[in-house]
Amino acid sequence: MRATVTTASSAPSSRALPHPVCEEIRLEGVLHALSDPVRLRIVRRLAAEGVELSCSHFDLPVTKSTTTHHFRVLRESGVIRQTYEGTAKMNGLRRTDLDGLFPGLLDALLAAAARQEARHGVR
Amino acid sequence: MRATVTTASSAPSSRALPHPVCEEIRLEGVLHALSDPVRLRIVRRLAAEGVELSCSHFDLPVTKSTTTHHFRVLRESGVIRQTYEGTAKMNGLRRTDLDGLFPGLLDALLAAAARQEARHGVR
DNA sequence: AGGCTCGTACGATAAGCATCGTAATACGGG
DNA sequence: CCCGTATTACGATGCTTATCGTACGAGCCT
Repeated sequence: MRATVTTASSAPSSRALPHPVCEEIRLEGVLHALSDPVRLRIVRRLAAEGVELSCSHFDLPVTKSTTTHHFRVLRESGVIRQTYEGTAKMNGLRRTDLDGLFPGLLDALLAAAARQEARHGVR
Repeated sequence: MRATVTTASSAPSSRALPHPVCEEIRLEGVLHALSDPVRLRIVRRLAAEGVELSCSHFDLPVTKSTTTHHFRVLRESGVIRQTYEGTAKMNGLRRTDLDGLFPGLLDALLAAAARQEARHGVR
């Protein structure tokens, strides 16, 4: 017997994705999330595009399982927001929240990443 | 008062402390180093004091062994510079180097840390 | 309905890391 | 020359994490 998912007109799907509220976002967690090259790459791409992207739009050097893991770390640390949209899962940077919590931090991090890439070239 | 300074130019002792040069400092490494609460605390203290401090001037909730470990991580990631001065080991923030590599990043990180402490500390 | 695509859950594994205690080393002073 | 202080080195341990493969569930399309 399956759980009759009550009318649920607000949420398009029954799948719940827990996100930390702003007060729960920890700087250490954000830094740890961004200290992984794969995750930093994801965040840079999200920031560059400026829109929500589905997981499959990223060309990452890891398997799908690992990709799921990295997106979850980013979501649980408060860096991105994930929402289901049909079969796709959309990912958006929590820019407003992060800027409110740590003004200027995200921009400084993105600028630093861009600078490092410019210095070392794309490898 | 400097007493019995050893031979001025070369290393004062056989103890070598390898530091990364600027080009070797990686953003991911810096973020990883600062994602540990103990290390973030060390860096904040160094930034606040603005001068070099010996390891024993820090009151950290870990043993000496662990303290040594954290200082080494900070040094190897390029965040601090360590030099021997007699029996003491002095630690200084590599502010100039970091500002040159990633302008604004260190200040943004320190501001973010201060903001988080203000939020969670004084009510 | 049946298949297709996207993403998840669940193990499993191997590496990394924060932590500690103890023994050892370097340096300065009596 | 020995002693005390400051710090490291080494070895151990338990936890976290990055990675994978495979099997499963959820929604779209014909």
